Amino acid sequence: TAAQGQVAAEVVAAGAAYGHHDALAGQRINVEFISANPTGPLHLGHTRWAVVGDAIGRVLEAAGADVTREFYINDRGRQMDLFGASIEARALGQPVPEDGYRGDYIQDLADAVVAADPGILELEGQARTVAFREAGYALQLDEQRRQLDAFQTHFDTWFSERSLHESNDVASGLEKLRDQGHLYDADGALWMRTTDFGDDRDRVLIRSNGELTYFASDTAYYVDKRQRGFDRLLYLLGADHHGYVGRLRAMAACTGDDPDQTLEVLIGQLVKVMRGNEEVRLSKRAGDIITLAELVDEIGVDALRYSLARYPSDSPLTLDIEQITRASNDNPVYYVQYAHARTCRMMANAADLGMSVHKVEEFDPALLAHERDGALLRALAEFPRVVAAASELREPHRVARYLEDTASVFNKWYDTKECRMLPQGDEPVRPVNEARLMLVAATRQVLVNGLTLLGVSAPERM
RNA sequence: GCGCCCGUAGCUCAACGGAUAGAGCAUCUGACUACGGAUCAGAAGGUUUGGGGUUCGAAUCCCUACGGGCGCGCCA
Repeated sequence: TAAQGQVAAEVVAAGAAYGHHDALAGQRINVEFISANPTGPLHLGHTRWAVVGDAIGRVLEAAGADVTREFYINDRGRQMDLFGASIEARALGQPVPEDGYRGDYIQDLADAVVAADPGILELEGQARTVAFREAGYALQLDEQRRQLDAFQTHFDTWFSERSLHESNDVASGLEKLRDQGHLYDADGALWMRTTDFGDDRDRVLIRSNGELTYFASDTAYYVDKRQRGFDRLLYLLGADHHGYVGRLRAMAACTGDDPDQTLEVLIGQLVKVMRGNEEVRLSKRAGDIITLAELVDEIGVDALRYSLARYPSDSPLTLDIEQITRASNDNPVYYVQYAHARTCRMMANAADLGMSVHKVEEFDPALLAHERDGALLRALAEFPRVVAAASELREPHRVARYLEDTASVFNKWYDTKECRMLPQGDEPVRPVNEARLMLVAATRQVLVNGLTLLGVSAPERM
């Protein structure tokens, strides 16, 4: 019908905004999707959250939200000290500490630190260990930034756990909790009565030896984010941290918030990686980890991002490296990208014949009357609903599945002789050709918009 | 022991309680005088782990058994 055909013109008119809506307009949302020690390369687990968190951020923005993507740097505590001591030991040619870091990259860091500052070897005792720790920290954090940058994942805020303690955030966070009446002393430690809000047990904030727990940092971090004006805080946590959800929610309640309104924890299952029939085991101790950088090298940014984005993150996932790197058409990302490249070639061919969508003011939607025209138009009209569902449910994989369906419908349409867009041979350009050009332009726009939501590129040629 | 997640085609996975449970890969058969074949048309492949229940209707919700993953610190 003519009304259905009109969709093509609407998509082209809306352009990059097609699919966007304003359900979350005015909401300030913080998405914290990587929390990592700056003590080593980012690995497979971080890689899944990098993709999914980034895509969730984009989808929420498409819903009108004001989104801040945040990286939490766990730059405090015992792991950092072990990291420093490990680099120091390598630099001095001594055995690394019992629980220290053993990967080859530690030696590289040691070499780099000494090369940049030979005088560091003149230091002694604790001062030297701290110097190695700080120098290694700077280099490793930089490396993480570079890896994520190359992976097309960008953060608005890199938040240092240390900064919570250097400012008086922790103190003021605890003060807020004290005002709410949920703190108490017992056995020489300071506790939060999280059991008031459904947690299994109360949690320690300050240990009897005076040291602050990680949970204390997290509490202060939560209060800090709320004070920065965020209405809603999203946390992406790995399945190995699901036990943390109860205390996070209880902690939010202890600050006087309603966790149902302010806090949302998305638990992602772990990724298993296969190389053929062999599982690649993750063992940080042995230094045998799959890093983000290695995955990008081996698989490529687009294929890796897409492979991780097309599955719901609450289901376990098995990636076969051989399969997604082997034949290019084994991976749906190329199917979608190919369909997009094809629309670009068709539009270029049309331009060569003097056709252009800008010229088609006399576009007649009723000319798109073939059954395959209808199927494609229906698919394009579906896009806004898919984006809405993806943002409401925090499930960007719906966008990927939709793109595959739409690319398929487009390819079928393309293959239909009755729907041929270009005039053949010496035929003149007729209105029906330009109407179909409008349909192709609309398809291209939807594919671009969808791929953009997933952080995957839309090449014009392949 | 307690808690969370999961079990769908040979493999990897979809399916907001709603039509005959769908894709891709692998297997088999077709279409290359191609607006780009990284495509299209078709075949085959299922008791949705087993059992019970709720419902007009269940892969989806509840109970249970089995199988797999993860978590239960004054660790981070």
